[in-house]
Amino acid sequence: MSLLPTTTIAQIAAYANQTVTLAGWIDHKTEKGKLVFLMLRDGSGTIQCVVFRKQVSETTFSTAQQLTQETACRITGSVRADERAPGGFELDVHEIELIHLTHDYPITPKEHGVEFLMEHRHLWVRSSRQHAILRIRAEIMAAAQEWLNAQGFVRYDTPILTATSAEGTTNLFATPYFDQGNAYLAQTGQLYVESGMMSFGKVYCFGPTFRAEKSKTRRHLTEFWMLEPEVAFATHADNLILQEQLLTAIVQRVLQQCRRELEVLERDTLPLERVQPPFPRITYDEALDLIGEHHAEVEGCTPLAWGEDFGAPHETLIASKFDRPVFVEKFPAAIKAFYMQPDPDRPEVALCADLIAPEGYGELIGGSQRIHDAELLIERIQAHGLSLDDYQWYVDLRRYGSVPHSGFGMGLERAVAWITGTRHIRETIPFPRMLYRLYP
RNA sequence: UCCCCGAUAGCUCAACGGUAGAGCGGCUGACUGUUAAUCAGUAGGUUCUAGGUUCGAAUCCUAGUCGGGGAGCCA
Repeated sequence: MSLLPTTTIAQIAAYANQTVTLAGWIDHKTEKGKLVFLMLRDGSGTIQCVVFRKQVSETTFSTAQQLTQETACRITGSVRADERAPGGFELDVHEIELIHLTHDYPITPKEHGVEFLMEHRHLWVRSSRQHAILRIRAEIMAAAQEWLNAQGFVRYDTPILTATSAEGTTNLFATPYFDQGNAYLAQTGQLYVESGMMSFGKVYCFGPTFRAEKSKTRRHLTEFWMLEPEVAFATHADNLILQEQLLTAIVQRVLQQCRRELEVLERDTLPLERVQPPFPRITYDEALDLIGEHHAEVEGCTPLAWGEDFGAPHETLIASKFDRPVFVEKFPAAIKAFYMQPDPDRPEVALCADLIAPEGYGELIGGSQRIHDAELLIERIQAHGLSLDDYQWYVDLRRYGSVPHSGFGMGLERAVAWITGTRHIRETIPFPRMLYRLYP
C-alpha cells in the first residue's frame, strides 16, 4: 500500500482525459455555492481542481467545503484541458482523501511584513516566490557541479572545523574542541582545496562557510555557501576564462530549465541572456579612473586614492557601465589576502580579480593566482602577522612539486540573488543566518 | 560598531494629548466558473517593556528590548 500520487502536476499534460490521483497541499480555495475550486500544490506545480456538487458524493463535497489553506490531501479526478484554467489543465474531482486538516495557517495570500515572514521561514518556503527562488538555487548548484565535473574537476571536500583562521584576523565563530582549545568554523575552504589540486589537478570544494562579521546589509549572511575551484598550472588569465565559462554555463542552464520560476519571479531575462564570454576586464587602476569620472552618478560613491578598496557604491557604479558581469583585476597587493601571487611586472599589485555582478548585486567571485614559491609565501605570512607554525602544512604544498596555480570562490547566495533578481540575500537560502536571526 | 526609521486585533495598517478603528484573515449564511471571488452578518485589544510629564498618554520625554533600512567589512 502506498500513498504516492499516480502523477505530478508538472506531468499533467501527458494525462489528459485520464483519471489520476494527485497528492499535495491546498494553496487556495474558492467556494461558489454548489461548486468548489481548489488550487492544489504538489511541489512540481499547481493545478485547479473543480468539485461540482452534482458529480460527487455528499461526503466528498462536504470534504471539499472543509478544506483550508495548506491542508494535505489526495485528490482523484480526471484531467481536462480547459482554457479557463491557469496552466491549461484542470482536474474534475471524483474523490478527496483528507490526510491532514490544517487550522489557522499563518501565512495568508495577503501581504506580510519581513519580521513576520522570517519568524515563519519554515512555512514561508512553501510560498510561490520562495519556492521559485529555492528551486533556482538547486538548479544553480547542480549546474555548477555538473559543468565542473564534465570539465574533469573532482569534488574535494574541505573541513568545516578548523584550527586557525585561514585568511588572517577576520572574525570567526569559535567552538570548544575537547582539550585543544577552540576550533573555528571555516570561512573558506581555499587553503585546503589547494592540497587537492596537487593530487587531482582540477578540484573544487562546495559547502557552507562562516563569517562572524557584524555585517548588516542585504548582501551578507553569517553562514553562506561557497564554490571554490582550484586548478594546477592555471595562470591568472586561465583563471578568468574558467570563471566566465562556469558562470555562463550556470546562467544559460537556469534560463533553459527554470523558465517558469523566472516568470513567477518576474525576472527580466534579457540581462541574463547577455551573459556570454568574454566578460569585460578592467584593471583596478582603470576602475579608479572610472570612479573618479562618474562618482556623482551613485549616491555615497566617493573618489578613491590608489590603495583604497571599493565599497558597495563603487561596485554598483562599475557594474552600471557594463552590460554583463565585469572583472576588476590587479588590486593593490596590500589590500588582498597573503597568498596572492604578485604581478611579476608590477609587484605592488596582485594577480587577482573580482567579478562584479550587473544590476548592483555586488561581488560574485573573488579569485587569484596563488603564490607557488615557498620563500615568498613565508615572507607574506610573516608580513601579515600570521603564525608560521599554523601554516606549515600549507607551505609544505610549495616544497614538493610546487606549480603555479589559480582558483576562486563564488558566493552561491550572491549568484542566486542576482540570477533570480532577489533584492535581499535572506531569501536565497532556506534558513538564512544573519546578525540578528538564528531562529528558526 | 555607527547613522536613520519603526513596534497598535492573527496579518497589513489608521487614530490632532480627549470614547482604540478599517481592510484582510477566522467563524456563520447566500451564490455553478472562481483566479488575492463577491455580498450579508459576527467574534476579536495588557497600543513592546519600565519609568516620567499631564486633569487626561497609543500619541510627549527618558531608558531598555526587539525589528527594519543603510554604512563599514566581505562573497
